Amino acid sequence: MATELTIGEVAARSGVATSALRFYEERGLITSERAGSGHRRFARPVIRRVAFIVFAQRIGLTLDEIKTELDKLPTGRVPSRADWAQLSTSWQSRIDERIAELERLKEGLTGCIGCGCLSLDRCHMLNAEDRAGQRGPGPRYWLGDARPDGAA
Amino acid sequence: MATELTIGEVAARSGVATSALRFYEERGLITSERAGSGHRRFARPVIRRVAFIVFAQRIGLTLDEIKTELDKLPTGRVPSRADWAQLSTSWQSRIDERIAELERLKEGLTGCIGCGCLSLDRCHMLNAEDRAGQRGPGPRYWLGDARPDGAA
DNA sequence: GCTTGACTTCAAGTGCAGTTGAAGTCGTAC
DNA sequence: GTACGACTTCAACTGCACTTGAAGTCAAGC
Repeated sequence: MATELTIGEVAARSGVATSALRFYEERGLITSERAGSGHRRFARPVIRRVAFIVFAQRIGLTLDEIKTELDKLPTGRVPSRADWAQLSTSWQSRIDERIAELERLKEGLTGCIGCGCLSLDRCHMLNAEDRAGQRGPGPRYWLGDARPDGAA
Repeated sequence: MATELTIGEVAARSGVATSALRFYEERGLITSERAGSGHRRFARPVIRRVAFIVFAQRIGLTLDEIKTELDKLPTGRVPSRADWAQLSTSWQSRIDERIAELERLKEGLTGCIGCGCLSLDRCHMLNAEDRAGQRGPGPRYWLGDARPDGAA
């Protein structure tokens, strides 16, 4: 097995479909060289990049956001342990925020929906800052977020 | 203000767009009567239903899953505090699982991606049982999930 | 030398959760 | 009596993250 990996090998090692890997490359999240045949050849560190992408998605980032993060890695050399650690650090707080929201939801579930308080005047259940709440349209504010008027 | 609410009133009180409310009705998550004019008239308890939908989405359920939950509520009478509480209970564990996954991700972020262990042989970072991992295609197993072969 | 499977590109399709727009009706306010 | 906003339906569009299919190339085994 060479130092270079085919797309099939990367797929097998990462559990990410080849179609997804091509898609990631097209979006600039990963890169590859080409063999004489025109086939992709991935450097081994791409595996860690793909792992990072998968992790980041589970945390709730979009591919665009993930690309922004990955662009912070040094180019021209293989990212070091420290490089990855630096990216990871900023995520800790992101995860903590999401956990905090879930804790609030958990409380609100019995304390708010389960009882009768849900008059929309009183509860600050949903975190307006969370990405999931800003991503795309849909239920945007419940309370705690800017509302067009003071109607309650 | 009557006991019945127009779609605009429900939207104002819930923060959910009228288009979304029509969509929810079409999908059977909420119901309405019609005024002589053909305009929708919502019973007040619909507000709590909509609140529930918003909560459930934040937790990560699809509208189909939410419908399944809502279908467990009694029909013919306004759901009681106890009815809501019963639904909510099953969610506590769901939230707990999601929190647990985030905790694992948090650890894995420094302990796994940050260091060099990410050889895909050793870490059981991603929860195979989580809905987000089963929803739609994409990165499905990393480790800990069934893989077609034993290749490492 | 030919089949088979892994690879290539490119366009179109999928699923979710809605939004947007067109064309029309309803009801209140002036 | 007419203007205006809130409502109606229906079809088509959006954004995200891919997948699928068609048509073709490449490389290895028999």
